[in-house]
Amino acid sequence: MKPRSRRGGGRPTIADVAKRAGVGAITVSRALREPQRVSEDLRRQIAAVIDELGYVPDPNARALASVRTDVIGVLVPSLTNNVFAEVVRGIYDGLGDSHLQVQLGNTHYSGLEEERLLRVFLSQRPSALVVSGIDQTPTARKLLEGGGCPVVQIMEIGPDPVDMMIGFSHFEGGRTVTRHLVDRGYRKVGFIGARMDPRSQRRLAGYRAEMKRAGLFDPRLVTTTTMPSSIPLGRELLRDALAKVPALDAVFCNNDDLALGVLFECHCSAIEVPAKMGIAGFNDLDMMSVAFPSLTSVSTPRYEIGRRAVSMLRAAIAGSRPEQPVIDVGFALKPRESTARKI
Amino acid sequence: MKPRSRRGGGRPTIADVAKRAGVGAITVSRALREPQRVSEDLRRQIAAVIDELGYVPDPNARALASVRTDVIGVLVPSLTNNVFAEVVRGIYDGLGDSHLQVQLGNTHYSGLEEERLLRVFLSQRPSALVVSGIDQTPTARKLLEGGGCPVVQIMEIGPDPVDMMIGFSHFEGGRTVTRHLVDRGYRKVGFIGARMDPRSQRRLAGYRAEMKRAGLFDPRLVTTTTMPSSIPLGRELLRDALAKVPALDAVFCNNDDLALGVLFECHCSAIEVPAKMGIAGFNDLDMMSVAFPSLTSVSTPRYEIGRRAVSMLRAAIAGSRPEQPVIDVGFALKPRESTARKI
DNA sequence: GCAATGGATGGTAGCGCTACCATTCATTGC
DNA sequence: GCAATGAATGGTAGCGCTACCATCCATTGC
Repeated sequence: MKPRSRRGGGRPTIADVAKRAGVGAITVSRALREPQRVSEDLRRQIAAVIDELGYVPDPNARALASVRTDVIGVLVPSLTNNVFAEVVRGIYDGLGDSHLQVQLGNTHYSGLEEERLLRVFLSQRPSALVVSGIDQTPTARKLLEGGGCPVVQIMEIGPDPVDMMIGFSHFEGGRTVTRHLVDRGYRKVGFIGARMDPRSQRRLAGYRAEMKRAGLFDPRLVTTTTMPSSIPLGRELLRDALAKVPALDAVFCNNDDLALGVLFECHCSAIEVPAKMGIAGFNDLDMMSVAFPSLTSVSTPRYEIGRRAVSMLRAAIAGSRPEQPVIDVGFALKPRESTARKI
Repeated sequence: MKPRSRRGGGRPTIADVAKRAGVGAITVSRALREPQRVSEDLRRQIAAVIDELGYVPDPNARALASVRTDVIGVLVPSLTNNVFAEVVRGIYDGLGDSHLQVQLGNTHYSGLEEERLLRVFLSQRPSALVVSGIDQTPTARKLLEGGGCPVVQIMEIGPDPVDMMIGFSHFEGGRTVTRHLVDRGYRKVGFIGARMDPRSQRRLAGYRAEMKRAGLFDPRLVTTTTMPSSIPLGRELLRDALAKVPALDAVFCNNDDLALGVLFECHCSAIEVPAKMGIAGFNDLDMMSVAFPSLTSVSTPRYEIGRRAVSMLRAAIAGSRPEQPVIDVGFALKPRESTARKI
């Protein structure tokens, strides 16, 4: 007539461990969470019983009884996108031997979905949150500010952090690539962009600023779509761009997938790269350096962003505010054959 | 002197809602979970109060009080890998309007890590589990069998399912590609593989079987590494393969990234494709059809696997065992220019 | 020798929710 | 008219854990 058999599935509980070890439940709890507060004798003894019984603490009971869980919530706009896959990898590696768990959420580039997930995550009282970008909806921002846990916004930096930030300026990134193309003597430099999320928009803004500065801007040089980015789409968009501006002599692609598609389209249409067409991408995925010809891109420290975001959060959880809440990790232009036109 | 202020952060609870609505807590609980058991009047009234107070149920308390949570645990060996990214997308889409949550776990192709995550997941009493492949460790298998929830093994099919399975035969996939290459008149057909997880091994076994059948097998034609797959690695491995067997006239690449790397290496070394070198990949990522020349591959229904795995689980959660616990979704060879040698 | 100190340990009372078992009250059948 | 029925609702007692506040006891200082 054990009452436990009714629910709970009969797994051993902390009380079982305590009884068997001849100690109070709270001591077992402490042995698990703050070992230094329990004498070594007891600690060893408790460990043996835990092992013998196969006891696993129930995270739900733990969460209910405590103010915080060991979960850090991570919201990214996409998991299919290589860029965020790398960020997530950095995040996992950044956890190291901490007991933190990651809870991933995919917002699908939707502010509303981000709000929804934020509510779900916050209802679990996470230790910390990672969100992508700096364009949260006002509601989402309010949720973050009232969440009572450290927050890092990643990928971008801006003037008004919710809490902490780590990323780089996409505007400057776009500007740098564009300047590189102009410096190489390309004149009809197009912009090709897919998805056009806020970061893409800012890269486009950088492109526009630089083209205007050079006196080369023409709105017909810009070809964008809200469709998700892909290699096939790169081919299509180049065809579209050439249909509008046949004299096009270079393209800055919003990301590397598009750039590769553009390269294939050039191969297929026998457009010489870099002589007749300069190509530059963004992010510097590993394929860029091995493509033929190799493709110019902008290397962005995605993995590092993930890793450092977690270490900022771990520090914040431990109670130390960083003296520098906004970190610019920068980016690096990687000029390669695809823009190496003889001047 | 509210005791709640001590912990819990002062969020409204089900008791607050109940009091305000002038009903019992349990009725609020029912209104949320089994609306048809509460009269419409009360339901409406309760909904209004919930809205007014901004009440969000605490999933931890829910989990503690019930036998099961609404979480389905998903274990994949990699998130960076395009293939699993698509599966995960299918899984999310398969959820539809159910209230199920996904908890993702990344095993990094490690059986031990899979065991660890399985323990973490099971400690939360999930509604169902998705695991990748059919090569769980004996311990992992025991955990799955004793987990007391429906389980789907995805990506592969085999003779002895833990519960349900959906996937296809990688052995047959490897065999089919190899036969295609042999049929096109290639004779020194190499195999290039990275990572060499169990599924890659079975594709290799299919290759080997077919090459032996054709009387063409030579162990020196096989070039593998345990390093993770990537496009640059494809270039390297082709160089290695050519160093061993200069007469190599085709390669079956374990996956599409390698195939693309091989294509670039051919471009770079001016090896004509498909005349001097046939190239085939595996999975048919969207870049394959738009590469130049377009690349032969084997299309695998990754998205569909994710989607259908979830619908099998939803059915199982609802109590209906499928009459067909093992589903072979098959695959489809996509012959393209990279193997279109004139015979 | 004895109070003051501080580290180790334990008891109690929830955390917010739901399973289980009442209870209530209108409806039905005879 | 009255017991039997069943739908709607509520009360109580946990789920397994930890925060909070004792309590205990060895050590220290005078």
